[in-house]
Amino acid sequence: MPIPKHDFTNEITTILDCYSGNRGNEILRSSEIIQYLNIKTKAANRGSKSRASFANHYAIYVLVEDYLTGGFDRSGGYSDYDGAKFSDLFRRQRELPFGSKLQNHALNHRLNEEFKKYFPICEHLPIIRDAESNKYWINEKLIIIQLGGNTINLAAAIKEIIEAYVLARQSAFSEFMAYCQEIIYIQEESPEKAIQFIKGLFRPNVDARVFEIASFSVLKQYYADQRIYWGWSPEELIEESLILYKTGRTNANDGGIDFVMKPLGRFFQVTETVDAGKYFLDIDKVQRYPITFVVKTNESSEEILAKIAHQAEAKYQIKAIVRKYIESVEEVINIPRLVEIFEEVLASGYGAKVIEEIVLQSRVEFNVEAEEQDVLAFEKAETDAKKTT
DNA sequence: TTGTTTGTTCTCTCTTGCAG
DNA sequence: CTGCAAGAGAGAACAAACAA
Repeated sequence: MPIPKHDFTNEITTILDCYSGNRGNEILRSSEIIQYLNIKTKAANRGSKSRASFANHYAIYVLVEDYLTGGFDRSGGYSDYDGAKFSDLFRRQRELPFGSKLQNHALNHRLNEEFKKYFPICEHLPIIRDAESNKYWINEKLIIIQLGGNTINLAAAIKEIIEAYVLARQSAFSEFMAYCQEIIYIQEESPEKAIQFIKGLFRPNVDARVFEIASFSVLKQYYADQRIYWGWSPEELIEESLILYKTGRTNANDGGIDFVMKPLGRFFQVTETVDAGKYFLDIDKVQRYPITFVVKTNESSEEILAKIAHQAEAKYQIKAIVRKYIESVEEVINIPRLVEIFEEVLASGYGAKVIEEIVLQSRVEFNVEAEEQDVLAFEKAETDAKKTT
């Protein structure tokens, strides 16, 4: 079977080299479990939106870790070991980065099934399980290989490969987060740099979720500065500022409404392309309730509206329907408008709040574990305490 | 597009521990 | 001993992203 090469393959062979005296490539060719990991690490350097398939990695990881903790790679005797307890493995999986919501499936079923699919002729399966006692073992036959007369135990290397994979998956995200943190401080001294940073997020080719987070953060501050007066009678008016709410994670909310504004009840939809079909689909969903579109484009709102009208005409012919649709578009906010709004927000001195909001929303969006947030909060409290003393 | 893979939630059964 | 709650372990179903 030809071995697929991708960005992460080199990392794998480099790690194997360290454990085998530069025989990483040979190991990759001869070990099914390493080949399996190679197949499953394709997403290493893909965007945060791609699927990392941590479940199966972690199933291997927790068993290998248990194996190493028991010292079986050095002392042997694994065949006498009475196995790892499911609950311990399960708990450990969930402690690992991105693992907080993992289920039992990889350990019980899916890893072995998938392995079988990739290596139908291999006589071993990675996970051995005793359904009677509910104990689990890693299949030692797969992690000990013979190479030119030498016996090599891959357990430690496998652990390191999975750790490297996790690190690769985390880095793209943490860089963005770290940059956000940094920019909070930068903007106090140099608002110009902060403006550049935010403007950098308002590009047509920026990640859709980053764009959504950035536009939400800017719009939220923008509207927060606007007040309206309303009430049940002209004498009793309540003064309230406009509050923008995010209705969910981008991922979990595909095709839904992205932001809602209180108390005006405006709906905001963030879209990537000027695709009338998508607009009409969304408009259909809410019975032509007016929607404000935030579009990731530099085209002017007139151009966008003209396009929508044109496409609607092609689709419906009847002028009255087309007009109804166009009337349902409350406002179109494009990139230049977002930049303008941002500059107004900056002028009112709320730039830092925008960036803080971006950091906060990113955390939620990209699933940073609660523990990590606790650590950050703890560190912040610590540094704050130092400042005051 | 379509079917497949992977991540998540829901729900069911069986076991265990505990209070009364 | 009974009844209840919580935990373990499993499968079904669904949703989002990927591959072809």
